[in-house]
Amino acid sequence: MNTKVLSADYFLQDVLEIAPSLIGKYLVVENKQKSKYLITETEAYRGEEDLACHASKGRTPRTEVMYKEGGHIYIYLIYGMYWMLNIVTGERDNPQAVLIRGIEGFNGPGKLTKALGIDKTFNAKLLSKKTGLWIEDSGKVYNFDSSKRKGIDYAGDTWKNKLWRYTIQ
DNA sequence: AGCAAGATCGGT
DNA sequence: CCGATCTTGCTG
Repeated sequence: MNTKVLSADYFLQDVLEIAPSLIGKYLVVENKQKSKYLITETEAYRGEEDLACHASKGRTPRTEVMYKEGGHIYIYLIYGMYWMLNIVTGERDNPQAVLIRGIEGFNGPGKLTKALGIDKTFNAKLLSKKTGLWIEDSGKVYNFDSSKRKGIDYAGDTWKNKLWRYTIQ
């Protein structure tokens, strides 16, 4: 298979470019062995003005990593049980991230992290082979659909209605 | 120090 | 629809 590791600077683009572009790319995890999973669902969270984005609270210990430059990993625990895997995007001091919501074989952001053994230890690290987590371009092009982001009813009409969830066709 | 809510999921 | 389960940020 003809794949190419995405360099960290790929993720310096805006999250609204990156989030849909990750559909059909590979999430690669290497512990003892290397596993590749096709990314099937993502969501964009964009800036302090986006009331669904954690950065809407400004800089806090938890959101600090979103202010780093694209290519960093943002992990947090939700409902006391599930680790959420996000990739920080955009320039430094421009808080954005893509939530990886689904991969082939595992639908749901909480299920995929559990299956891959991804937890808090990856937080604030860079996507890289050294970290053991990175993304590869499959070289193929996939069509995707856009829809409303899930689980953010608290964010208000403007933000909860953004079509920033991307799913593979 | 205490509290309410949460980018979820699986079972009723 | 509801509970599990615990971190986080806000309030006082």
